[in-house]
Order: sequence, then C-alpha cells, then structure tokens
Amino acid sequence: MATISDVAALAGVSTATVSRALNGKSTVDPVLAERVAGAVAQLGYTPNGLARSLRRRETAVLALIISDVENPFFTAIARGVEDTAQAAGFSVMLCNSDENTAKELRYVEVAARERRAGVIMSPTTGESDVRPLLAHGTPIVTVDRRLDSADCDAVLVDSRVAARDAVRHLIDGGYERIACIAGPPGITTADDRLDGYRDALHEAGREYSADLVRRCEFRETGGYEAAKQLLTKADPPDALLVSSSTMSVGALQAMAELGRGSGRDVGIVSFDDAPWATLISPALTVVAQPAHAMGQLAARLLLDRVGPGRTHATTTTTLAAQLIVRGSSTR
Amino acid sequence: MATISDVAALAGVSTATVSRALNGKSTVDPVLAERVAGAVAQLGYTPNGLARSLRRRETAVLALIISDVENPFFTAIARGVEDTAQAAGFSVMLCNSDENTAKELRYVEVAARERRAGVIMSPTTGESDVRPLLAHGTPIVTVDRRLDSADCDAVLVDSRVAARDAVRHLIDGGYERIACIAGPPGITTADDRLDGYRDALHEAGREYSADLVRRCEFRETGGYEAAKQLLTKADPPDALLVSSSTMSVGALQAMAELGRGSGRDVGIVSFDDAPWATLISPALTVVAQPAHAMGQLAARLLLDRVGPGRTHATTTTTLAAQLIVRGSSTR
DNA sequence: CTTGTGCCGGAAATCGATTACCACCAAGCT
DNA sequence: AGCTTGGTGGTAATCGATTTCCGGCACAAG
Repeated sequence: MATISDVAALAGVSTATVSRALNGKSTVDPVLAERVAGAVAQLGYTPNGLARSLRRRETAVLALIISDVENPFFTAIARGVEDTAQAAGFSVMLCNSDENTAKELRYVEVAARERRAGVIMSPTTGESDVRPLLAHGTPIVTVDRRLDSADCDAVLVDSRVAARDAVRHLIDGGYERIACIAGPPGITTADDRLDGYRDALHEAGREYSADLVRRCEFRETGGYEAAKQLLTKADPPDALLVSSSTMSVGALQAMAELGRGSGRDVGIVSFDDAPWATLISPALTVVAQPAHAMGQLAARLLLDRVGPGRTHATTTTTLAAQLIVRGSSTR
Repeated sequence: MATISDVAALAGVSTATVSRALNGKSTVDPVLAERVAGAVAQLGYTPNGLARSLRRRETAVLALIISDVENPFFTAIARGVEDTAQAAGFSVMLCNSDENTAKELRYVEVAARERRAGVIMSPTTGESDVRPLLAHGTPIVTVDRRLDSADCDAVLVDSRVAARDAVRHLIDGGYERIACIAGPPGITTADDRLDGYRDALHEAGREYSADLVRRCEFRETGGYEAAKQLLTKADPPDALLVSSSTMSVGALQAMAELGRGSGRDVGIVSFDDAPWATLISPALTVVAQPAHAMGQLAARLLLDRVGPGRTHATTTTTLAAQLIVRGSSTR
C-alpha cells in the first residue's frame, strides 16, 4: 500500500510538497508538481482518508438514521438526502433503527465515535437519546419527526392538519363510522395523525371512540391485523384513515379477504402516495408527502451547519401534505 | 472534546493503560480500571474511531453500491446486507450509482480512500472499474449482477432460466405474440433475461423478432414508454415479459390508458414480487427473487473475507427465482 | 552592496488512538 | 541468597496524512 512517503521518495520531494501538490492549497513549482503527479500515477497512490480526517478533524460523511429502508416513504427521503449530499461531496451512511430505541442509540454512538460530519434522523421517539452527538457538537437535523431532547433543525410535514383534512374529506363523502389505523404511540407523526383524526371528528360534532382506533407498526402486517380486527367487529367502520402506504397494503389485503370493496363498502384514505396507488381499482386516495424534497432540504440544512462555528438559530420547516382524491374515498 | 490523554490524566494513569482498560486486551489492575471508568464517565469520553482505525489499519464499515435505493428489489437487498452487517458490528454506507459508471467509479474511489472493510456492489456493467479496490486488496462481493473485471464472490439469480420459464408459461397459456421489456444493454441481468426470453421462443419453435423487444431503464417511466410503444404498434403483442416491478408499474399504467386489461387482453409476467402484486386485478404473475436472502448472503461472504489473509477461492452462488402464477398471465 | 520582502519547500509537530518494548516488582525455585 | 518468571503499567513509536514554522533564495529598493 503506497503512502505519501513513498510518493515523496519517488518524486524526490518531501511529504509536505506532495500534500500541497495534491491539495492545491499553496503554489508548488510546476516541475515538482509534475514529478509528484508522475509518482502518484506510477504507484497507484490513493490518499488514506482516515489519516486525512484525523488530522483535519472533519469527515465528509453524513449518517442517516431512519426506521426502515424498506418503507418507500423513508426510501424517498434517503434518496433526497443522498442526492444532495453527494452533490456536495459527502457520503451517506444508512442506518435502520427499526423503531427500536436501543438500536437507534447504537447508531447514534457509532456516528459520534466515527466523527460523522452530521446526522439526519427520524427519531423513534421525541425523547430519543442523542447525547453522544451533542457532546461532540455534531449537528443534527430531524426529518419527518420531532425531537424534543435536543434543539435542532427539523423538517416536518403538518401531519395533524393533513389527517384532519383527510377525515373531513371522508366525512364530506358521507362516511359515517370512520376508523383510524395509526402508528405506535410515542412516534410523533403517529400521535399527530391521530390528533388530526380527532380534530376532524370533533369539528363535525362526532364522538371519538377508542374502539375505532388501532395502533400498530408502520408495516404491512400491522395494517393487515388492524384492518381485520376493525372490519370484523360487530359494528364495523365504513371508512379507514391509514397512516402509511405500507399499512395500506395490509389493510387492502384484509379488505379483499373479507370481501369488502374499497370506496363503496369501505372508504379508505392512506398516507403516502405510492406508485401502485393508481393501479388498483378503485384508485387509492392518498395524502402525498413531499418525501424527496424533505430529504433534500434536511441535507441542505445539515450541510449548512457542517464546518466551523456555523451555529445560527435552529429552524423548523413544516411542509404541507397534499390530499389526492381518487376513487377509494367516494361511493 | 475529551481525548484519551485527558482520561489518562484525570485517572492518573498512562494512555496505554486507558486503552488497555477500555479494550480489555491485557489484564489491568481492577483499581486502575475503576479509576479509568470513572474518568471516562466524568468526561463523557468517546474514543475517536478515526484514530483507532488508522492505527489498527481496519474499519468496521462496508460500502453497498447499488443503482437505486428507490427500487424495492435493491432495497430488500440493502436490508439484508444491513441486518447481517449490523449483527457483526459493521455499519453500511449506502451509495446510489444510478446505472452511471462515472458515479459508480466515484463511489468505488471513496470506498478505497476511506479504507472501507469491504464492498458489496451490483455493478452497472460487467466491466465496471474496481481497480482502486483491487489495489488495496479490499474484498468485493457482487450481488445480482456479475463483474468480469475482477475475481470476486458473486450472489446471483439465474435470470436466464427464470426468464425462460416465465415465457414458457406464457406460451403454455396460449399467448401468441410475446414481447419483452428488458433493461439497458450491458447490465448483466438485463442481457440474461433477454437471452432467456429468446431461449423460450427458440424452444417453442417461434421466431425472435427485435420488434417485440424494448430496452429501457429499470424505472417506471421506462416501462411506461416501452409498453406504450409496443401496444400501439400495428401488430401489438398479446403478452409482456417485464424485467422489474418498477417497470411493471409503468407498463400497467400504459395498459390502463390504452384500455387493455391485463390477463385477458395482454398477458403480463413481471420480475420481482411486489407487495401490491396481489392488490391489483387480476393479480400480477411474478418471478420472485430472494432479494433479502441475497443481501444477507452477500454480507456474510464479504465478512468472511474481511480481516487478515482470508483469501480462499472465490465462489459464485446462483439462487433460483420462483415463478408465482397469478391472474395476469392467464386468459 | 546591504537590507527588506516574498515565496517555496523541507523538517517536524500534530491529530488520537494502539501497541511494541522495557522497567519494575513480587513470587517461586534451586 | 540469587536468579528466573510472570504480570503490570509506563514510554515512546506508529498509523498516514496535514500544517506550522523556519531557512534559503531571488529580487527590489535604498
């Protein structure tokens, strides 16, 4: 493995000159620069990024901690983050927390230990432990979910309003018993969406009933179980507000098994637009979230804080979600 | 930022002892170990992973270079890789090459520069440049696609046979003019699937016609355009073999726009099982690939090569895909 | 001709850990 | 008693780059 000393020896200069020639910081005699370039090529020298980062006390790597890369919503965020980061010369380390605070903390510790330039996370809970990062002054930006345990930039969607609007839409459509399949307690978006659901019922003068609420993981099986339970009750709901597209896959499967068509029999509105939403019949009404843009923005905010003393006040950006009405929410 | 020297000073011992106490390599007097632990806690010390990696000449980070995290097939692979890596104490750096050899090479260089422990990649072409990795002896495992430019472990699916079987199935179902929507030339799976398509036609004594083949990106828009072109021909096909679920979304959209139902009007078999495959009507016949298992296996193979002189012969594992017949391929 | 002013490149310090090597001490053996 | 042995812990080298500091040289001004 060629090192900078090997290059220096071969080029007949000092390591300092090699470094200067390669980084173009200070001016170097063109003749020497040429010799260095030749030696680099001849040896196939690749600078050791670890040594460089150690000396410079900075890395060009961001960590992205999300709950699950298999969830298309987070995938779109990841894509936005990666696009922006890579354009700025940064790499992205991907971490799946699986909504598990222990796993999340482990990744936070790794990010701190490896001196990542910054961290973008969708925290499992508002109280997730990020002290290892705070101790190092590593900038943090949260995306999709709030973090109360630290003061940092946040890129959110107004889930509560979006959920309220979705339920209003169902109410306007004539649905009488609207149920809510919500995410696990403690996850800020899950709680917010449930609050929005309540808001809409309240506005319409309807009673809120815990009977019509199921809380489960943001996964297909969660949606399946929840929908099955709800629809096999003695007095089943005639509409569902589902908190993610992954859950909707399960919910729609349960409906199919039970012979309930969407729209006419059971109205359904799902969070997250999915590519397949228009392929099913009737097409799925969704609350589309600007996931890719969220990722991009989060990355930009984070990159703004990377580097020396960039400590402006923290910001919270709340983007609007868009209700896209299709056939599944009309009779 | 507390360093090991700070800890040593506070505990009244040398840095060597701190290191030994923390890493449990050599035995350390319990009294001193206690003092070290106290100092660590008091200072909130986190070891600098860069310094450690530099000295140890090894890192606990794998790079995963795939074309697109938004493609569920690759996402599933990523998940398999991450699960296995994280269980072994490794982190995963995610890179999107976008089927772009320049971008791919950039990531290969980063992986080499940052001395990643190993690289798992789905190369854009069989000739992708991985010399920077070879120069460092960084182990490589390819997943889903072959790499001819280096001798490394590979985890593949027998795409050719799978495609052949899928087309056979369509032929048996009575379809007469079967078209193929294939991926870009140069991508090994794309070429293999096309070969399999040819094999089946040949076996059945049918003529191969380039007219019935479209090559496009593994994306929704690619599938859309290709299907639209094929189905608006003077003599349109009555069945489609589509090379990925992302393309199928587009193809199904095109079919819907043109008023062609799947199954009866146009038979369709798609690579990659998708969660929504059973939600559409008729349900989509697919060639399911064991993506998660592929990721796990690739990670295990890679981890087997990480570390000193683990240089056993390279292996190629070819997994079978499974044809899951549903309604979209029967009249 | 001397002094001042840049500029360039080399020597060496530095980043923060791990680890080779050695000094020291206590215990065991002849 | 003297020597060996084994276990501990400190000193300093080391990983491979970047960067500070300084010496030497060239050129301009006085």
